[in-house]
Amino acid sequence: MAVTMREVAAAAGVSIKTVSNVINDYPAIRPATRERVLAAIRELGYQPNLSARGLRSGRTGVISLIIPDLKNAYFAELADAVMRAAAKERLAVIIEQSGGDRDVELEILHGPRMRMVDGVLYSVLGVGQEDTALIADVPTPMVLLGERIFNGPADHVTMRNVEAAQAATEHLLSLGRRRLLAFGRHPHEKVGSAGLRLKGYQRALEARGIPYDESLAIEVRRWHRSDGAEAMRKVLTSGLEFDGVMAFNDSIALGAMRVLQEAGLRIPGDVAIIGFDDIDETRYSLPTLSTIDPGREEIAETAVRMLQERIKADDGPPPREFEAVFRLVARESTDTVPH
Amino acid sequence: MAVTMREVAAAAGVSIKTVSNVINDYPAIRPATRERVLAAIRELGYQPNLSARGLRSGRTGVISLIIPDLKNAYFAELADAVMRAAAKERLAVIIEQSGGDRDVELEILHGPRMRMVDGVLYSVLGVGQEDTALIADVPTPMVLLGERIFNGPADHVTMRNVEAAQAATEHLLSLGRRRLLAFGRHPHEKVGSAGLRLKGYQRALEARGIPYDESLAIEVRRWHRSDGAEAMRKVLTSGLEFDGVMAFNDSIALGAMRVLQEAGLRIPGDVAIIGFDDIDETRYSLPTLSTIDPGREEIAETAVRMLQERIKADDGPPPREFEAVFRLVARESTDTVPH
DNA sequence: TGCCACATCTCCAACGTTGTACTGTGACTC
DNA sequence: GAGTCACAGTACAACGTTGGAGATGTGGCA
Repeated sequence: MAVTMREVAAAAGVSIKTVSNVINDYPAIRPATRERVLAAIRELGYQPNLSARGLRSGRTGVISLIIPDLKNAYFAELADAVMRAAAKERLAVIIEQSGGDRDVELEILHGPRMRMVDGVLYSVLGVGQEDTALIADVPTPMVLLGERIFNGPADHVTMRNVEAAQAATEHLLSLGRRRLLAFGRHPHEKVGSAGLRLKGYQRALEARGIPYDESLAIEVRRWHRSDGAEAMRKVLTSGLEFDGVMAFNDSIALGAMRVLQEAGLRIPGDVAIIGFDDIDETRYSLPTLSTIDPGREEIAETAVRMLQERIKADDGPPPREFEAVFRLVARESTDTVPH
Repeated sequence: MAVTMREVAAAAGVSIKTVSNVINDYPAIRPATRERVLAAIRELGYQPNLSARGLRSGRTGVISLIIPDLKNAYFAELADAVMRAAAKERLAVIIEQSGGDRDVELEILHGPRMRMVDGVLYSVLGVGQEDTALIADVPTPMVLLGERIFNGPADHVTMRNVEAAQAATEHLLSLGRRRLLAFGRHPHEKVGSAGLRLKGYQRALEARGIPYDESLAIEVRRWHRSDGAEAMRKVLTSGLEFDGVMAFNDSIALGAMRVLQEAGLRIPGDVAIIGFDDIDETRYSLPTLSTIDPGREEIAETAVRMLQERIKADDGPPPREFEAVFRLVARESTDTVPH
C-alpha cells in the first residue's frame, strides 16, 4: 500500500496536519520540526495523493489542452510548447483531440473530465463566435487559443493574423511577383485563420494598388498536406497563371510545393511560395520553406500563465486579449532569383 | 457550485448510494428507479467528481503516456493512436515528455503524478535493460513500449524490428542494389531500435552471402531530420560509394534524401532509399518514401487493452510480450528504375 | 402460515487531504 | 503581574464518492 501522511506523521512524531503544513509551505513551523518531517517523507518515500488533494482543495494540478489533431504538426508543436510551459508551473496536461469538429469540441468542454482539471486551454476549429454562450457557461477557468472567437467570455491568446499575412504577401510582392495565389481559403469565413489571412493578403495588394482577383483565392478545405497537394493539382489543371503562392499554413504549402515540382515548375524560379506557422519541417524541405513564425513559445507561455492566474484568483479581471509577436522567416522558397 | 450526488438523490427521491449504483451499472435496480435517477441526472446536469471517485475507489480513469518528444512525428502519431484507443475505453491520457533522457524518464515514473493515474504506457529511449529493477518497484500498472527492455517486469508491446529491417534491406537488395548504407547506427547498442535494425540489415546481407562492411553502417545520434541531413552530408564529403540507404527511421531518411537531392543525386535512380515507421509525411515527400509500417494502430490498441486488463485485475498473468505485425510499404523512393 | 430467498434499496464508514478553529507556550508591554 | 500577542502545533470536520453490511419488502414454496 502507498504511504500516507498518517504514517509520515507517526514517523516524525507530529500530527497529520503538521505534515500537511510542511508540504504546503505554511510559514509557522520550527525549522527543526520541518526537518524531521522532511526526513520522514524522504525515508518513507511519501508521495501526496493527488486525488485526495483534489477532492479537498478543489485543485488537481492538471489542465486540459483541447486541440483538433496531434498528427497535425502545428498542433503537435503547440502541444509540446504548452507542456513545457505547464511543466514550469508544475502542471500536468491532459490532451483531448476533437478532430476540429464543433460538436465534439463542445462535448469535451461539457464532459465529466472538465471536473477533474483546474483549467482548460481551448484551441478550436469548429466552435465559433456564435457559440460564445455555450462556452460562457463553463465554470472551469479557460483560455481560448486561435482565431475562432474574439472578445469572447474568456482570456484569449492569438497572433496578429492579418498583419502577418499582409507581411507574407508583401514579401512576395517585394520579389516582383504579381499573380499571387491566396492558398487555403474557406469560403464565407470572415473570422478564423482563413478569413483573417485572406484579409491580410487583400490589404497587402491594396497597399500596392493591385486589384484583388477572386479567382486567385484558392479554397483548401482541411489544411493537411494532402489537401494542399490536391488543391494545387486542380489549379494546375485549370491553367490558372500565377508566380507566387501565399499559403495559409505550412502543411498545405508543402503539399502544393510537391505538386508544383512534379509538374516541372521550379521553386522559387517559376513560383515563389511562403507558408505560415514555421513548423519544424519547413527547415528541411527542398527547397526550405519561407514562413511566418507565429510566436508559438510566447503563445504557449502566455496562455499557461494566464490560465494559472485565473485558477489562482477565481475572481480576476475581465477577459483579456493577447496577441503574440510574429516574425517573417525568409528561406529558399522565396529567394531572389531572376524571374 | 457543482451538482453532487446528494442533490441528484434528493431530486430523484432515493439515497445517494442508489444514484451511485445507477451510475456504476449495479444490476439490482428497478427499471423505474433507474429511469428516475437518470432523469434527475440529466435535469441537473450532474457530472461525477473524478477526484472523489479516484480517492474512494482508487481509480481515476486517467492513464499516463510517457514519450520522449511530441515534436517527433513518430511519437506524435503514436500518441494520437494511443489516445484514440484510450477514448474507446473511456480513459483520459496525460502525456509526459522525457526528452529521451534516462534520468527524466525515471523521475517521471517515480513522481507524484503516478499516484493519480491508473496506469502507465512507458515509451523510453534512455532507460534500458539494466534499469529493470528501477522499473519493477513501481506499483502502478504498466505497459512498456519500444525496444529498450525485453522480458522486463511488465507487459511489453513492440514490433518485429529485426525481421522488418531485414525485409527493408532485402527490398533494396531485390532491386539489385549492393552497397547499402545502414543509416542510423548507435555504436555499441545491441538492444534498442538501432541495434535491432542493424541486426536485421546484417541478416539480410548474410542471407545473400554479402559480407558486412562496417564502414557502410553510419552513425546518426538523434533520429531527427536535421541529424539525418548532417550525417548524409558527412557521408557525401567522405566520398563513400553507395547505391541504397536503409534508414532506421523516416525522419533521418527524409533529411538524408534532401541532402542527396541537393547534391544532384537522383532518387531512386542513383540512390534508392527506404525508411522506417510510415509517418504521414512519407506519403507526401518528393519522391514519396518507401518505409516499414510498424503496425502503429495495433500497437496502440494492444497496449491500451493490456494496460486496462492490468488495471482491472491487479493480480494478472505474468508479464506478456506482444509483437505487432509489420508491413513493407513500397513507394517511389525504391521504384524499379535502370541503375 | 411460517420461513426462506431474493431483489431492491439504505446506512455507515472510509478513502487522504486541507480549512477552520482552537490550545498551549513563551516573550513582551505597561 | 496581568494582559496581549505571535508562534507552533493540534483536533475535528469536511470534500464527494463507493464498498460492505444491513434493512426492508415481496413472492414462492413447503
